[in-house]
Amino acid sequence: MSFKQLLGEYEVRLDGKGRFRMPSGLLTQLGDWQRGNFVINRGFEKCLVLYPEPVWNEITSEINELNLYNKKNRGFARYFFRGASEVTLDSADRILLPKRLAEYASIDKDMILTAYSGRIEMWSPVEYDKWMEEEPVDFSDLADEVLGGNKEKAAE
Amino acid sequence: MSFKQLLGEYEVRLDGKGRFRMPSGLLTQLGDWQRGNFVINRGFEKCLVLYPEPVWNEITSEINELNLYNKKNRGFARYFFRGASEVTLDSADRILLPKRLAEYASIDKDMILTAYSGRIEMWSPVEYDKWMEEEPVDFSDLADEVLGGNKEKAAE
DNA sequence: TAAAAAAGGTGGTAGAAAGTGGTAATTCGT
DNA sequence: ACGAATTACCACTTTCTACCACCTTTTTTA
Repeated sequence: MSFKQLLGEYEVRLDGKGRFRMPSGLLTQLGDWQRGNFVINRGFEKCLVLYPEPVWNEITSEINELNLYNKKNRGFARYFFRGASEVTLDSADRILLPKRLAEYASIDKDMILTAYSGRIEMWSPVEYDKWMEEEPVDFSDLADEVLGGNKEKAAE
Repeated sequence: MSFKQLLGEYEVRLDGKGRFRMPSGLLTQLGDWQRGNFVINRGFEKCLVLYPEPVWNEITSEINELNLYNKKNRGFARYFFRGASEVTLDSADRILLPKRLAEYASIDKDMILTAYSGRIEMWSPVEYDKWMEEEPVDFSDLADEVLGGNKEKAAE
């Protein structure tokens, strides 16, 4: 991968046409990949996720292996790919959010970007706060499992 | 690791742009790492935590292994990484606090730095005092639980 | 069905805001 | 009082925002 693990939380604003400018902090981290392709998709939670193409390919390789004659598999694949779109940065480092996706995530004028594990999640500020204000129910258990050396229990 | 375990409590002041100068006491302890990268993140309490990059990498290496198709894992990773950003000292040994993080910790003009276990916690003076005063737990009992070999109660 | 109108998308830019770098002035400890 | 450390500024650069102009596609209407 030509870019390092992405990090950071940014607040951006959409223009009248639903575009946002990629914050320079992320541009720097993306490095050469700035001019490459991205895939934007609905997240499992009420957010959108932006993947640099190589990350997307890695993530979806497993899904693409699934046997689609299996009904469950087919359902999952369809659910996962619903609305995934390829996007690129324009000459002013902007991305146009597909309308239906923005609506799905209740993103209107302001948006929070939060990057981790090679991906960029996009949230409406309201939804983001909702998620972040309360720590996950079993957070301390998980922290113990993941960080406390209690390996067996952590789902890997 | 090229720096010794960090120690000390410092009060610093932010300039108009939200920057603070790393106290010389910490600079000395950081040694060669002064010119390296740091990661700043929200802490579990209402504070921020600054990690020298090697420390951060060690902590996050396990998190980056998690399977993010697992809902619990995803919640944990997102919560853990919320806002983590890479920062460096500028030529005058200053660090610019990301705005959203400063707000999270109610850090405005003054800030307390407290170092231990290879990391530096950053507190608003008000929150810091609150946390230190309210200490309802009998410290010696806690010490016993954590360090006294009374394992059953410690990991909670 | 064609013309007109509206909506959606692309590209660019000026002014404002935020970030960066430097340094003079002040404080602090010895 | 002196040097080191810290704080408070100022000047400059980059980034961000809010537009406008134009092109393309879709919808409406005569």
